Amino acid sequence: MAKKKTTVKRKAPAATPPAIPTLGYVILTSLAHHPHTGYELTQLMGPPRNYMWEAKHSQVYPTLQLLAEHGYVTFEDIAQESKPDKKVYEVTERGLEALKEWARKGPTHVPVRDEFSVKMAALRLLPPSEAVAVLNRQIELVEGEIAAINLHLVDFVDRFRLPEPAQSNHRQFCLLSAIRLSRDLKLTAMEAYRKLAGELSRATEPAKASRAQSK
Amino acid sequence: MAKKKTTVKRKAPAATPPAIPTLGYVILTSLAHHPHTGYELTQLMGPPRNYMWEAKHSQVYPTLQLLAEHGYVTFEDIAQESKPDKKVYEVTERGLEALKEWARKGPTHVPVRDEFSVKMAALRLLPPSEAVAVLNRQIELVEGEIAAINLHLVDFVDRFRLPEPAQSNHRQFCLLSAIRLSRDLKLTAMEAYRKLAGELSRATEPAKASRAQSK
DNA sequence: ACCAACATGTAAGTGGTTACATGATTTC
DNA sequence: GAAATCATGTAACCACTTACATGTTGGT
Repeated sequence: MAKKKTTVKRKAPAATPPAIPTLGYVILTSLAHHPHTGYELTQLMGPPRNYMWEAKHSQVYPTLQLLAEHGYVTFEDIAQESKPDKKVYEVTERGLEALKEWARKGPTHVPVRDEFSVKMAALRLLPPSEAVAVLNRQIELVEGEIAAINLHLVDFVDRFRLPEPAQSNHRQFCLLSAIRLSRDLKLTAMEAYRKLAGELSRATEPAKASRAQSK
Repeated sequence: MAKKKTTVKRKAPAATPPAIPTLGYVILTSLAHHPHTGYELTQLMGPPRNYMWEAKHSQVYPTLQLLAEHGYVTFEDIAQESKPDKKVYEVTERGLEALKEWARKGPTHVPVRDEFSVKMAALRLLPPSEAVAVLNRQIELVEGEIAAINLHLVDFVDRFRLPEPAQSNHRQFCLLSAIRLSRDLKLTAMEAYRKLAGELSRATEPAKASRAQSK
């Protein structure tokens, strides 16, 4: 019957430092660049600018509250005329330290969960012409996203290449590289979609051609 | 004050067809290829073979139950000597239909949530030497993953290039493309990490060099 | 004696989405 | 007068992780 060690000890109080979810670090990374409101952060993490991490406002606001409770950020209430009031958040020293610590420790496992790749594998069950149609629709979608990122990149490069003395420039490389990477990942995916669409078309068109002859 | 339409109507019974979560379609895609046990599916979705979608056994088993309840899969209990009993799952006609329908409809939004890309952006806060160290550790990790996928790809290509009459071959292209894509995405990421590490090194080494001169 | 592989589950908790809720101001 | 932008929140639910739980066989 065995020992049945149903101890249910689970989770020592552990006090502080309290765990920050990844979204918290995403927010801290943005705030380390510049103070923002929850609304602005939500926009940075929603289409079309969700390059590295996306989130809805309903997740952003509570996370900001959590960060504030633990002293990682502070905020200031700003009353505005002709617009609703807002809270502008800023990183604290403590928040910066936590962010740096997080950045240092690794390696970082990025869970793979790509619905369209699964769909690609499933496309073998459809007639090739339908599969090609699905791929083409996806290509269109990704093309648009890539175009948007490219626009933003042009903007970005312009803004920081002009006034800076090469020294402080290299600090921006990190963000620039991350944005470029998000674009390149989409490009890689798009090429794969194109290639598969091409192969599936080539596999069917000869058949069509011979049927056309017998007609 | 306002109208306060706190109706709380929420969710008509809607009867069937019941919603399948994405993991359900992932499982159906695997089963459409070949019958599997929950244990095998878990291995297909865990390291080192989590190419498109990863999941733990604690999520796989309940999802299989759900699929079975709704008639998308059936299973057979297999008693084994010298090993625990197991349940081998198979897709039903209904499951295949649902899978095809899912594959057809799109486009598919793939949420972007790449923790390491965020970290890349945050690396600007660290001294370049530390940032390079973080990047190098990540590069090592991804290199290993890529090597593993390449091994699998060699295997895969061998197996289906030999016995097939070119006709049925092209059905495998879809799966093959998806696996290749997962590798290429990792390659793209790795290149970006390498490039940034290079740039950060170049930005610091001149400084080191000039300090070495004055020494 | 211990660990790895085989095999299947459940419970508790966190992370994330969708929908509910409110309200001012500007633009069509 | 309708929709879009600015602005902030909460509630319910679904997806996913971590930990609990159990048991067999075979290798070191």
